[in-house]
Amino acid sequence: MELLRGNARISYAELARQVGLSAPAVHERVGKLESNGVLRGYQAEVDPEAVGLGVTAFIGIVQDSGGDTDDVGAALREMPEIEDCYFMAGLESFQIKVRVGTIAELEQIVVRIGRVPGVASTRTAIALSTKWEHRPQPVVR
Amino acid sequence: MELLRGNARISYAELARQVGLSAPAVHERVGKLESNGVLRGYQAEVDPEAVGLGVTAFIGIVQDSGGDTDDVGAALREMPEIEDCYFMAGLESFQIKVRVGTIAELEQIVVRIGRVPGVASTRTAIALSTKWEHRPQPVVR
DNA sequence: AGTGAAAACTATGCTGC
DNA sequence: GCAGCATAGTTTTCACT
Repeated sequence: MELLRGNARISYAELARQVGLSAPAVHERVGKLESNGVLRGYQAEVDPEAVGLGVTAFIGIVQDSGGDTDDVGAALREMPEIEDCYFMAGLESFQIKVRVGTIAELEQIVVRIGRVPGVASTRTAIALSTKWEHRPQPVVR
Repeated sequence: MELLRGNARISYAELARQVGLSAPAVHERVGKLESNGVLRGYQAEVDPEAVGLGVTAFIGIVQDSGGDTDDVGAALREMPEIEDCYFMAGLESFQIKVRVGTIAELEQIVVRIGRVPGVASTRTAIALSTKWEHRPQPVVR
């Protein structure tokens, strides 16, 4: 039912009209989805270029054989430039997406990650353009 | 000022209290950011696992030498499983993130992409877990 | 799970600083 | 660019089914 949440910040009253229920009913259902954890929260989508973050890059991180995954993960969590962080199958244990203003800043981040204890090597790939991002999936269930 | 938009769906009145302005002032400023394109929209954050999309994978796509980038991009846009799509520097022209329910579905997608005219090869990496995603950056300006 | 009514609160247009 | 005010619309609680 809440496929309609590709656009948060619509009123419960408007939602109610679109799904053919009363506003309190929608309110209750959304409340349940929130406490279920199905709806995690609501985010404003900011244009990264408009706030001086025109450079997007992906970095794959290889750990050294003795490295502790949790330690590396914790070190990465301290870096605010990392928008997404995944623990991966394969040689590269982590894959992250970073957003910065300049290539020089990207270089600093790559160097900083390379110095994290437990990191053996990194591989950086730069996005030339974003075709799309965060496209909502048609929810089936 | 709008660092506070890690949580959309808060009222203008509440925002106004938090930033020490009147509600109409906040309304006006947000309206400007929206028409500027700085604020692109508002999204509800849905837990992918909760809606049967427990498998996240990244796919790098190599084009063949005669391939047309726009054609490949258009073909990818038709696949709703692709949540993010970037045009990249390097051997792999595109990098995409897909979200599916099962590994079998992932296989189908990889096969389908491999058959797109202009695609030479693909490389798939599977996420074992998501450490975090869409973490909002502290906006400076 | 849903409805309708009611009270409190919010959005938003306007006027003036 | 912001505040104050006014009104229409919205949120949220509650009793009822």
